[in-house]
Amino acid sequence: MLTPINILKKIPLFSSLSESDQQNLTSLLRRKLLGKGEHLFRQGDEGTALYIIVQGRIKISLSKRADNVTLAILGQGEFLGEMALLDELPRSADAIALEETQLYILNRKDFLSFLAGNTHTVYAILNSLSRRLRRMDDQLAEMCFLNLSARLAKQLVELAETQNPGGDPKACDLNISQQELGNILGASRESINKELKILRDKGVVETSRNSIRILDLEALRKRMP
Amino acid sequence: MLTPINILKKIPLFSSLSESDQQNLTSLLRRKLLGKGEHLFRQGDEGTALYIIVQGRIKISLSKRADNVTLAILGQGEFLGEMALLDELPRSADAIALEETQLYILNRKDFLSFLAGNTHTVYAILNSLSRRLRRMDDQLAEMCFLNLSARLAKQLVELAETQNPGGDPKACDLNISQQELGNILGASRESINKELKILRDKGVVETSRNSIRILDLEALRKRMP
DNA sequence: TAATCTATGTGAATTTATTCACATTTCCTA
DNA sequence: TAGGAAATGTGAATAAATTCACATAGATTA
Repeated sequence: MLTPINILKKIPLFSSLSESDQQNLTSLLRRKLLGKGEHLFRQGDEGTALYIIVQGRIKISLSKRADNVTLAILGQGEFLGEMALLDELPRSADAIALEETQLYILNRKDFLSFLAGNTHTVYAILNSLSRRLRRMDDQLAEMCFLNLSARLAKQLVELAETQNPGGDPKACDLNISQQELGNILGASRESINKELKILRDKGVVETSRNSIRILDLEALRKRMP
Repeated sequence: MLTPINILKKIPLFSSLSESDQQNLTSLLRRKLLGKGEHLFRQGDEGTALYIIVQGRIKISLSKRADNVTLAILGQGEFLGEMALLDELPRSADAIALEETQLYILNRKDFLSFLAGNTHTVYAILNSLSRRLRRMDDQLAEMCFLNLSARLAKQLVELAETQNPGGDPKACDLNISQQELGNILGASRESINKELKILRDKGVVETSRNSIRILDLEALRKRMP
């Protein structure tokens, strides 16, 4: 069930909180609905809230660049805008709903006053941010030193795991266009297509419009060193 | 003068503390000296301390990879190992002294007990981590979408600005080898050399052993879109 | 349902960066 | 100060990915 408290438990930033802290935090949440293609916020906007995705998908992108860079596509249980809670800087990217999306909102003020009474939460957050920094160090190194074939394999595995947390080894459909994959991986649409052809010829994936079906997740794992 | 308190004032994480808080923190610091080439810590080590660089330079790198990736080169007034204070995970990279280096050490236990009495410091840290995350988002996008020429220009400008905070428009020497620049930018030593030749031919830089002299910072800025 | 739009598939030419193979230069030290 | 190690400089061959130029397929709507 997607109760607020169950949503909180899935968020690394909050999952280590005690049950009662989670209940308190839950009482501060408000709801919001977004239609497909609607902006949640734009680069440069003042940011004063954290959003938690209850249902649907949000794309984080830098549209100001000539190349349209996609930083992330977030789904159910993931959250965004958390940096606005921790510093006073404007939004560093755009956030757009890829489909009809339902969110919880947590305001900066509410969050900070919650923090003031929860030392434990503060340490949980420091811990969580620290892990994210470690992870980004890794990602940076990978972007830099892996070729497209390896990066694509890695991205597909990652998408499969987030869309299919059970770790089901069976077939799994990813709802993403080849253009979007290119935006995420910093590659052209055509290059993505050519890499997918190689995977298709080996029977690792099947492709169709706006969708990639993963047939052999293990084979993908072997391609990401 | 490089007294402990003057060092603290230069660190974004601590510069906003009151004079008395800075004095308290200073009393927790110990000294350490490292010779050129000496390891401060290695990937996988248990991490229990934060280090502040008083004098010298420390390289953070991932030597386990086939390609030797350099994540950062830190200098006077910068700090490292802070993630070990915030989570319990082992060191995620190697830290090596590039030259004779003098450090202050702040132990995890001491730091955490200091934090317990300094809410203000906690927020300063959250703020600082948040900014670093934003910066890494940018870096990731750049790595991905800028070509070597632009990335090199950007890196040179960045190095010039950190080594020369006054923003002096005059000539500026960077003490770094071409191999090291390659490790930072995810490029081969030869490619760096060829890009530098282009800049040299245009009179933008001069090169010599372990050193790049920037003659025209503005020209570099124009090359990084 | 025909027209249109969006997404995918593919080959050829081109660009970008790497690898390889040496020559040269600079620094350090035995 | 002679000899070796480390860093730089450069050309040629190779590999990786992009760009360009279409063809085809699937969805949407007028």
